[in-house]
Amino acid sequence: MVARLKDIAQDLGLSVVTISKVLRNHPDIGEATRNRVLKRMKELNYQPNFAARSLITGRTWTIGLVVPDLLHPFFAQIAKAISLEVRKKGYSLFISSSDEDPALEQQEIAQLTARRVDALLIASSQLTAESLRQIEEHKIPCILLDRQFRDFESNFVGVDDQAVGELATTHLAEQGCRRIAHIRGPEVSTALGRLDGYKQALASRRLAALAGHIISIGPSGDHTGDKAGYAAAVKLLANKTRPDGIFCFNDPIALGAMRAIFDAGLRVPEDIAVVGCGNLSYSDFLRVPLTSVDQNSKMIGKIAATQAMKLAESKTPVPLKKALVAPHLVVRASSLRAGQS
Amino acid sequence: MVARLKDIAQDLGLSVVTISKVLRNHPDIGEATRNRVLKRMKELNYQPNFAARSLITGRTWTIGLVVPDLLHPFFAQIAKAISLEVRKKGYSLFISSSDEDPALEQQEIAQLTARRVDALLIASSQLTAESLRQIEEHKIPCILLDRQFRDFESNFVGVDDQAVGELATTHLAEQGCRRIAHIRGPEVSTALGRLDGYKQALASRRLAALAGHIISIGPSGDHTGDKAGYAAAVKLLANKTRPDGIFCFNDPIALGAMRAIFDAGLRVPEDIAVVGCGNLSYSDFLRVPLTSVDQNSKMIGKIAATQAMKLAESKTPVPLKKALVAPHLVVRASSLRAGQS
DNA sequence: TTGAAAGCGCTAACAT
DNA sequence: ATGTTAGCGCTTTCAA
Repeated sequence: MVARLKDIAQDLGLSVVTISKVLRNHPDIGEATRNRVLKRMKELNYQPNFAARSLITGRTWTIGLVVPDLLHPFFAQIAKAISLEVRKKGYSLFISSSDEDPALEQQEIAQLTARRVDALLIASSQLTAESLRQIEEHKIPCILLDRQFRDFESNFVGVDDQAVGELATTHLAEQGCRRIAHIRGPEVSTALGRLDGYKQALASRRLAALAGHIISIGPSGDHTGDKAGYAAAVKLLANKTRPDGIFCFNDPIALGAMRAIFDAGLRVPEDIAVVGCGNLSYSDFLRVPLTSVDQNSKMIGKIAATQAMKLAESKTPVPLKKALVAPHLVVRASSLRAGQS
Repeated sequence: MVARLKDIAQDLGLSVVTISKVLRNHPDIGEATRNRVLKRMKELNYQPNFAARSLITGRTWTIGLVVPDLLHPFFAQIAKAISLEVRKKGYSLFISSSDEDPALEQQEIAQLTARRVDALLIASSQLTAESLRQIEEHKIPCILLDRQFRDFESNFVGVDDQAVGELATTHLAEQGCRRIAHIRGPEVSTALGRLDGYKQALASRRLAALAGHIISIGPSGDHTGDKAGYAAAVKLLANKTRPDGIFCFNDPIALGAMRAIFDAGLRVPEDIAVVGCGNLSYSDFLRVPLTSVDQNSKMIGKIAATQAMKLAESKTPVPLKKALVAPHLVVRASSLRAGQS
């Protein structure tokens, strides 16, 4: 049988309230009684009933996290960082993998709001923010991760995508590339930000993207990225002026692009330098190790977790806040051709 | 304000009980009333309060999952599969990444039992089963994933590790390898099973491991595997009789081993064929694509989830059950040297 | 077919 | 410093 406050109270000839107060470190309890109670709690291995507590306090000490794909290292890293962070303060973490499916995602959000999580963290795979608006009705604090929406003001934690684009493109330029192409992602904030950074970096060096040197992959997310990257690179290589550097929206795309380059009988980085984004594990072991922009996903998770708990614990509404994490470049062989030009 | 049963009851001039019965599809409610109630529920976007419900029924409709490292693709895949599976029946999933730390793991288990999860899934990083015994006191059904313990009878879902070892070793033998080495993992069931399979496969071909051809990596888990694999392979290469094939406990180790082989000026697979385990994503893009045993982690997750929900829903104790999932070999360049011998 | 009463385990406000 | 009362939102049992 699981012990309840009532059991301890009866055992010790005290009232339930006294035990409850000891449990919550209420100050006005005598030293002697407190010790007796604590001792008995230990003996019975007492564990408070969260359901009963939540019913009164309205707090569940849970946080919800919805990601498009838990298998993706970027989201896995974020989830892991959040898990480690919230545990410190006694929160438990609901995690849901929405399988890149907007309808599923919406269903999961509904489920988590029904569970009255104290805060909700969402890396959304929605195209619009419509379904996110409903969260506001529940008055549950919500933080968007990685991807934002134009028409939806919200808390946000993610990498500075414009900086990602600038970092990658500037690096390629510094390696002597003059015809830098970009394989861009779908119409979402991350892809738009990186595209923007790419253009900025080119402009600040009085360069510009040549015709046909910005290629869009389909609406597919990340996971089939290598195939999309292959196809995109094939198109790029068909151009009259062949690029000498490619900044890819993410690493899977970059891997696919590299394969296309190899298949065309060209070399990386000598003929074409390649930079990805995501800093995939084991990049070191690739056929040609891939230079990549690291999104600092651990930091994203940590900041998001901290912010979520802060929101959960605030009595009054907190003004919206956006946290942009700085990316950094991890240089490997796929872009290293200093000395050429 | 969030709607409660009481609100609906008042609006419609009915009692709370009636509304509650409609909510749970209780049969003895008139068709007319039922429809009125359902309509009002829709209008108010009613969502039952899980805490209140749990307090009475004792069920939380939650499942807990503890893994050593959510970033590891093997566990990420399992977690994802479980997430997708339990959602179908309305469960929510607590996931906790224990960071390979037994103390942390124990703490997380305590937290989840305190939350009265309906079932607990654990991929344990403990060395002994001591801390798992306490779970039994809570009468919470528990399933171990991936790794078992000698002295602890439990439900279990994982790959057939002996088959893993046999599959890999037999394949190497069939590729013409005669001096097959093994870089084995730590003293846990998975490593022991694979070692066993390795020996079995050798024995059934009247082969045996040569002296110094079974190397143990440290107690480190998976994540620093590449470094450990490098070191182990260096030792292997220092042997008088050089192996011509290596079965590695997992993929990171195999990657490290391959690097050591390259650094020694040797070729994979011509000089030494290599097989790993785990079937890492992007294995296709490696310097030499890695042959690997796939553990069918998706299936492990799916079976575990199904079994967990069955246990959660059973009124009476269910006999312990072990499910061994069949592995399969994914052949790539690192072991393909048919025609040699 | 509907509803009244009781209570799940706990906390908040108010006595004493 | 300790206890009494009330009630969170819901389900269970039993009566009407």
